[in-house]
Amino acid sequence: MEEIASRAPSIRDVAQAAGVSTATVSRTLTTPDVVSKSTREAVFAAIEATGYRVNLAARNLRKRETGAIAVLVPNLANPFFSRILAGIAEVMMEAELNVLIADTKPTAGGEHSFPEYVRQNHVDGIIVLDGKLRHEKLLDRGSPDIRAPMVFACEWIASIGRPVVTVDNQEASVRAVQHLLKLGHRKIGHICGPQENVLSSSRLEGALGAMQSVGLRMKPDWIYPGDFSLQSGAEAAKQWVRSDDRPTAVFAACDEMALGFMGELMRRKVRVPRDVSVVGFDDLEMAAHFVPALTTVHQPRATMGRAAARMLLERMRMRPEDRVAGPAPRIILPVKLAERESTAPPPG
Amino acid sequence: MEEIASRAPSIRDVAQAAGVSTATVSRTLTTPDVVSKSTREAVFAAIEATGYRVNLAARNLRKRETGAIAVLVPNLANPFFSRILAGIAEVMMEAELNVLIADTKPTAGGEHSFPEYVRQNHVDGIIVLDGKLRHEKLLDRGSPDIRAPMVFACEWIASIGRPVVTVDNQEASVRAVQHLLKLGHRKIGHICGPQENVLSSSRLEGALGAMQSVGLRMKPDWIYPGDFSLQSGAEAAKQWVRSDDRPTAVFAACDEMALGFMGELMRRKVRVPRDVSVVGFDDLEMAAHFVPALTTVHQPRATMGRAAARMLLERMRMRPEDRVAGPAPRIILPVKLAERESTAPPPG
DNA sequence: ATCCTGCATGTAATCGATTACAAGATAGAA
DNA sequence: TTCTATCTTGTAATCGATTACATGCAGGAT
Repeated sequence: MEEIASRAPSIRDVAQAAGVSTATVSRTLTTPDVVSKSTREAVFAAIEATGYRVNLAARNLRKRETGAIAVLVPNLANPFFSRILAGIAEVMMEAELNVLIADTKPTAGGEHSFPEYVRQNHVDGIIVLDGKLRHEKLLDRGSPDIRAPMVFACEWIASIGRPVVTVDNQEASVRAVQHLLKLGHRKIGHICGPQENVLSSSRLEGALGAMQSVGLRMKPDWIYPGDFSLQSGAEAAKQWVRSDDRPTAVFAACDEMALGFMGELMRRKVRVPRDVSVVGFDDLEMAAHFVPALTTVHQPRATMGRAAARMLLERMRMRPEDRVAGPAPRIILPVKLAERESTAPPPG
Repeated sequence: MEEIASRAPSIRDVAQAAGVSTATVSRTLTTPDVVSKSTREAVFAAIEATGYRVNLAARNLRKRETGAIAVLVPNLANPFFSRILAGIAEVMMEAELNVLIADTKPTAGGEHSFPEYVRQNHVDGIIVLDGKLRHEKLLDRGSPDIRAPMVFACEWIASIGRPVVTVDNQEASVRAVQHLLKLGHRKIGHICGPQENVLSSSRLEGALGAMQSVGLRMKPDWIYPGDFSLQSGAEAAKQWVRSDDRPTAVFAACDEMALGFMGELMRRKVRVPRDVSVVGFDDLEMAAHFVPALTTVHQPRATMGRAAARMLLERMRMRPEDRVAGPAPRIILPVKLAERESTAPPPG
């Protein structure tokens, strides 16, 4: 017996059905304690009867809010980000904010795509997981005081002073390399992340630093280029195989590359960890299921997402002028090394 | 020299700056051809000068639209969905619609979460990738004619007559099993997807049917329960190892389970494909990089996402009364079997 | 000169919810 | 009884953009 309505019921329909004014209906919804019990019940009954749903566009227009936050992800296809997103979504759902997810992966044109709703301030806040976006794009969003607050997570852009939630990439890399050193490796290589990425450089620096502090150097040949993809890990493996003077252990800047590296090696009958040890970074689900299971730096991905979300909520509650005052906060989450089967003492 | 404004510039500010009415500004933005060249230029200059951005809440309120569509994903952490999302995002960005992504994975409470913005008709359309949602939730969104159109992709709910974009899961499974039969396998097992899932049942049926059509049966012991996770694939492997009468080939309902299965087997010194052949379903990136590379049914994921998005756009343009008339369209995309290293003739 | 046509623009109503302010009702105090 | 305090409710302005309708003007036809 569903009634056919030409348009969705509005607050006026509810008001009429309950025999009150629209103001009372609105108050019943937003501040129930200021209306009398009897009217409250009448209004709720009318809402039930009419099937009324608040029109968010109208509410947002009036309240000068949008009720949504945006998350900019460098590459949705990379499983690394999904857990972080889940953490963000969890917190934001509780705060009754919608989450818009945008993949900023460069399109055919080569330019990083950038949704209009971010540029046009159509969100109340922004979480950026992409450290490669162009500065202007992120900052060209009107004058600072009407700009939606922004926080970085995982990656960040050093020249933009905004809060960051991340792990100590350098320290984590030091620990990964120290693990290899402790096993007796002296010839250690590194598969890098994409250039001009803060993660790539700090992980490389950490690795180099750990070597240096025990008086070792990393041969330039052992520093393989990469872009965080399985494919680039496989490329590094081909390069490793071709070489005369091979590292006995390789630390990859992410698990995907580590897995791609191991896969290609094993396909060429190189055994891990007997012939070469491999350490990754991230601890994807797959890392523990691969054979051999990958020794890797565990990142608390869901925790990072939740922390970034909470940080953003806090910034959204601040007055705009307070946001720019003082240094941007920085949350560094702890990491641990998950020691599994892909590392062992060097051969010979 | 950025000017400090207490609020974002509105269309009135632009109108004032350009010396025209708000109507003219609006027309310049939406139908530039009806305003004269000179005013058009003046308005654009004023927009530039004021840093004006359309207020979407106001526009949507007036136009009775929301400018967004929602995608309901069963589990964002599963890499299978990311490519589909990328396909959807690509088409929707072109159509200037925002994409809201919601993970419907059951929360601690056990109930599938369901964002308010879907329930409350705060989107112009919905793409559902989750076939396990409760019917009422999807349909309890007001009377049919004011309801946002909905299409299913990949998974669907048989009792809800809405357009579907998918592959022929049954046929694909038949082909996967035929491949094993052709190699000489007679004892073939299957790792199932979660119960009460259309994909699980049609893939199982396809497998059983292929066996049956050559006069073979699948022993109940060879039908392993699963839930599309790596872990459940590993569990199946433990079961396989324990058994006396083992299948010589196993067809898994998804790649994650196939990889989890192979990983656990190899960890127990069972060799793939020498001791047992494995076929997956989906063709994740990882499938080709695993060792051995996984033979699997390739799903055109990005294509599926794009097709679903275009289908939804089409439905959004239809008049509501036309949407309910006639049967819901159904797009079946072709699949192909990617034959790789995880399958070989049975041992002995 | 007069009228008509068509283009460019302005006026003002509208979308649906929120909220400052006013006003009415009720109860208790003096 | 009268006045005040408190609680509840209604009136109407407002948020910012869109658009139906009205108006004004230029140029051509008669």
